[in-house]
Amino acid sequence: MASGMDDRTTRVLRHIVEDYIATAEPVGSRTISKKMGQALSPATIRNIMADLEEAGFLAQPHTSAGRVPTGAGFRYYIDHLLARQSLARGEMDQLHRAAGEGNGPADELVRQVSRLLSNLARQASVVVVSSPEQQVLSSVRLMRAGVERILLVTVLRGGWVQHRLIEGEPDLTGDDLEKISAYLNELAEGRTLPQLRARILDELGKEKARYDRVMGRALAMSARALTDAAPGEVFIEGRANILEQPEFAEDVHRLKRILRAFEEKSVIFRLLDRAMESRAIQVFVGLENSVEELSDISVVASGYRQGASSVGGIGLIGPVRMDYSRVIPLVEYAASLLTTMFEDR
Amino acid sequence: MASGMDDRTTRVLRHIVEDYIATAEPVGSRTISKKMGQALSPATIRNIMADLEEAGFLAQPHTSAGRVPTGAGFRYYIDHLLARQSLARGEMDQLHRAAGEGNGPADELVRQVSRLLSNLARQASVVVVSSPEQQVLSSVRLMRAGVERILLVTVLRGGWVQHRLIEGEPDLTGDDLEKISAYLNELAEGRTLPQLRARILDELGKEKARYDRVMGRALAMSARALTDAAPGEVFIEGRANILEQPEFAEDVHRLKRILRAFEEKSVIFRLLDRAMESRAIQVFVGLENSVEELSDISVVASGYRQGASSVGGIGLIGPVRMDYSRVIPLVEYAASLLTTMFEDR
DNA sequence: GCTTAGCACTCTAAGCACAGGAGTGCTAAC
DNA sequence: GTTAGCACTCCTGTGCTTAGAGTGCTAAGC
Repeated sequence: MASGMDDRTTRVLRHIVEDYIATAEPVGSRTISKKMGQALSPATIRNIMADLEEAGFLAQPHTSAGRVPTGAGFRYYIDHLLARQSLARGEMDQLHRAAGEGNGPADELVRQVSRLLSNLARQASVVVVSSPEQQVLSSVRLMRAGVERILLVTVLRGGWVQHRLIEGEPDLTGDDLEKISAYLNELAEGRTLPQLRARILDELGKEKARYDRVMGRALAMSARALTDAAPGEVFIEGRANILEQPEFAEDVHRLKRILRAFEEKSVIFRLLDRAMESRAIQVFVGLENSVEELSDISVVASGYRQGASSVGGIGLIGPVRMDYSRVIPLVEYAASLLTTMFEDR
Repeated sequence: MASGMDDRTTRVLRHIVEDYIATAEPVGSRTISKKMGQALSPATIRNIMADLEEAGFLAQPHTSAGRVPTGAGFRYYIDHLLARQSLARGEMDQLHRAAGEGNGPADELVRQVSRLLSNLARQASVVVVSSPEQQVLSSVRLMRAGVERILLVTVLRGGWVQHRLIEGEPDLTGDDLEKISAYLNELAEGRTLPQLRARILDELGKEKARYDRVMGRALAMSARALTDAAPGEVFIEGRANILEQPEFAEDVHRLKRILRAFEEKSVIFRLLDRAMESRAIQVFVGLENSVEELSDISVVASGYRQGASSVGGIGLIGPVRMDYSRVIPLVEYAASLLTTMFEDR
C-alpha cells in the first residue's frame, strides 16, 4: 500500500511529521508549503494531505485544525523517511565518560549509561538486566551473614554480582564454609549457572558418601539456592524528563498511566524483551507495543550483549512524538557502547 | 502564643484541619458549625476563624472562600490536636508479611516494607539506608570478577551486603585470594568497617616484612577500597501515588518539582537525615523541611535501628494536606517493625 | 459580654454570546 | 495537474452576566 506513494507525497509526509515533532501542534498546509520553498501552493498541499489522511497516515483533531501524524504515519516515517542525525562528538564523549565511571559492578555501569542517555535524550530511560544464565561464572562463595543466614554470592564474568540468602543454617562452622566455598568455586570454574547447578547435583549423587554429612547438606542447599534464577532487574532513570514533554504536561491522566506502568517492573520487562533478542534497534510506536497501559507512547530500545549472548536491553520511553532522528542514534550508540564495554570485562 | 487559645478555639481548628484533609477544599463556617452539632452558630465560628487567621493558623485563598490551614496550622494540629488512629489489624499483618518476604539481603527487606507502606498510605514512600559504618562485620571476602578485577564483598551483621570493585590486579592467583580472604575475614571478626580498616593498616606496618609482597599489596589495596565508604542508598516507592493527590493533579508545576527532587538522591537524603538521628517519629511540614524544591510538601519519617545504632530512615512524602492521624502510626509501625526485624538478624 | 440573626459585600465559577483566526474542502479557472 | 478564491467549520479567547458560597459587620438578644 505504501508503495503507491510518490516521492512528492512522502516528502510532504516527512515535513509534516518533522514539524509536528518540533512543535507538538497540528500542522497546516500553509506551513508545509512555506517549508518546501513554496514550490507547491497550500491548496496542492491540502490535496496531498487529504490523500495521506485517507491512507491512514494523518488525522485531524477537528475540521479546522491542521493535521497530526497517526501511529502509522510515524511508523512510515521511521521506516522510510528518517534522516538520522549523527551524534555530536561531545555526546559520544559524555557517554564514554559515563561508562568509564561505572566502576562498580556491572549494573552500576549500565545504570550510569542509562542515566546519561536519559539526560541527553530528554526522555525517560530504561535498562533491563535479564538474569544472565548463559554467562560464565567468575567465582562463587558462601559467606556468613548473621547467625542463621548464609549468603551465596555469585560473580559472573563481566561483573554481574548476584546474592541469594539461605536461611536457617546455624551449625556450619567457618571452616566448613571455607571448605565448601573452595569446592564450589572449583566446580564453578568456566561454567554457567545452570551448568554449575547440574554439576553440583551430579557430584551430590556420585560422591555423596565420600563427604561428611555437613558437606553434603551444604551442597544440596547451594543447589537449591541456585535453582531460583535471580530475577532480572529494571532500572528507570530520568522520569522527570517525561514531564518536560508538552503532551504529558497537559494530560494528567496519561501521565498517571505511564508513571503507574513504571512502577510495575513486569510491564517494562515485557516492553523490552522483544528488543533484547534482536541485535538491531527496535522502535515500537504507540499501540504496537501491546502493553495496554502504554498505548500512546513509544519505545526505542536495543539489546546489548556480552560476547555472543544478550544480557539485557537499554532504551528510551516517551510520547509517540519523539525526535527519532536524534534518539535512535543515541540509543544505538549507548547499546553498542555497553556491548564494547563488556568485551573487555 | 499558642497558650492563648482556649479549648473551643482549638476544637474549631481541629475540625477545620480535619475537614480540609478530607476534602481538599477550603472550609466554611457553616460546615464547621454543623460538624460541631450546631452548638455554635456559623457567625460565632466566623469570629473564631478570624482569630485563628490573625494568629497565623488559617488563611483565605480569597475573600469569599472558606479557610485553609497554613503550615503553622498543620503544625499546631499535629503537635497538640492529633487523635492518632490505631492501625487496623489487617494492615499490621500485611506489613509483617511484607517484612517476612524480605528474604534476601537487608535492603530487599527495607524496600519491601517501604513498598507496602507506600500502598497503605497512598503516598510516595522513601527509605534511606545510610552506610552503616558502626555495624559489625559478619564476613569479608575478595572474589575474582573477570581477569583484571577483584570484588571486595563485605557482609555486615543484619544482612547488609556491600561491594567494592578493585581494578587492575591481574597477577593475584586464586590461592592468593583464598589466603588473603581468610586472613581478612579473621581480622574482620567482630569489628566495624573503620575498625577493620585501621586494623589492616596496623598489620601492614607491623608485619609487612613477614609476608610476601603479594600479600602486602593485596592488604593495602583492600584498605584502600575500604576507605571510600559505600554511599548510602535511597529507594523511592509508589511515586504514582503522588498523582492520586488532587493538589498535584491540578498543578503540573508542583508535580514536576517533586518528581525532580526524587531524581536527586542527595535531596532526599538531606530530607531524612534529621529523622534518622532521632528515635521518635518526625513530621516536617512544608517550608520547615528546608529543601527549597519541596517547600509545599510534608515528610513523615522515622529512623530505624539495628541494635543501638541507627542504620537508616523510612518515611512518606506527600502534600502538606496529609492524613496524619493515619499516616503517622503507619510510619511509626513500619520503622519499629524494621527495628525488630533487625534484632534477630 | 458573649452569641447570633440579618444583611450587604466580595469574589469565584459557570454559562453564554461574540469576534477573530486558523485551516479546511470545493469549485472554477489557468 | 495546479492553484486562487471563497464559503464554511470549529476552536479560542474575551467580555459580560448570574448564581452561589462565604465573609465581615452591625445590632439585637440572652
